[in-house]
Amino acid sequence: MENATGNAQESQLKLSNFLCFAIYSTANAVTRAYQPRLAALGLTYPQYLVMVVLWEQENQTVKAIGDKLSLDSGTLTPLLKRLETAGLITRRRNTVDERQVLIGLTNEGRKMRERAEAVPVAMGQAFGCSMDEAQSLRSELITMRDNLVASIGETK
Amino acid sequence: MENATGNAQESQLKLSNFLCFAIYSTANAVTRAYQPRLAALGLTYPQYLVMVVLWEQENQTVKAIGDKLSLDSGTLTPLLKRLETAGLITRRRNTVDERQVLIGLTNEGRKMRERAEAVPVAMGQAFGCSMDEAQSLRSELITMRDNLVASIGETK
DNA sequence: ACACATTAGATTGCACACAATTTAATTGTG
DNA sequence: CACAATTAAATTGTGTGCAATCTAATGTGT
Repeated sequence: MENATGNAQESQLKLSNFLCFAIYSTANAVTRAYQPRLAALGLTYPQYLVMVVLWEQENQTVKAIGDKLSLDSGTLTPLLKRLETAGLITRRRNTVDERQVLIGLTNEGRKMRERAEAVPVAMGQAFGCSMDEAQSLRSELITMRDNLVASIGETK
Repeated sequence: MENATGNAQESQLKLSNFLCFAIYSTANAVTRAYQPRLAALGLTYPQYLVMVVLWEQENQTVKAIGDKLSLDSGTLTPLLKRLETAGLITRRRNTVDERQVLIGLTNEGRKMRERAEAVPVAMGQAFGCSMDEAQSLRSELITMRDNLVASIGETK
């Protein structure tokens, strides 16, 4: 920075810039790295995340899936429709509360889980770090994410 | 491979899942957290990144900007056209090499830099971590990103 | 019971990301 | 010099993300 005065604020300004960009560009790289490994399953990375959530527990509402993935219905509704068209999930209204749509797995969707087991194994190698490093990095990111989410509320 | 395999496969499988999701969801949170702070400038987060690159150096090719942000012309061309329509940048063919498009700043785009100085300061607080933490987290992410990028090449 | 607020999803509109393809300009090689 | 290979942008098509809005169903307070 050509007009730098060397004060702390100036360098922090750049630092926070680079941290956010490190997160942003790494996230893009994650999606790109998953793509060839998910191609065999015919899934995108966000679709894969939804399937992981459903493999852990079937018959969740769109809202519940959205809470777990921090995605809203504007993102999930079309994504879920594509998974339904692909024959992997079912969508049906909850008879108890007609506002809700319950997302379930088809036999094909349930069966895909076995083939999907290989994906995280390959990705673990792609990340190229130890489990301890991954664990600590993960917890640092979650902390930061929660800080960011909290800061958004303060701007409203 | 430095990762444990065998019966540890189950936990590693989950672990790498959660790490990638931590990156993914934190990146989404970054974009959402920037949004209210960039609204005053009328910029999106990716547009802001492009402006930061141009504030550091004017008259870069689309390719050079793409290399710095890891974005291709399919993303940048429409984004740059929006910045041009907003009166912030200029686009002109390089007379030396007619394949290239040089991106410059308008006076308005140059002037926006002053107002933009407040953004990273506010975001530094939103991240809620020390400069040391941010610095180490940043370098860990960059290392992992480079590992991921390298792994993509191996799948081709 | 009834007006009002709240909630869950769907829809619309806009802006990325990125693969794949196309076009035009430049470079490398014989 | 010729011409194939390479390069830089633009274009096309698909799939997210998310704000804003809409509809329908549920909750609530008096």
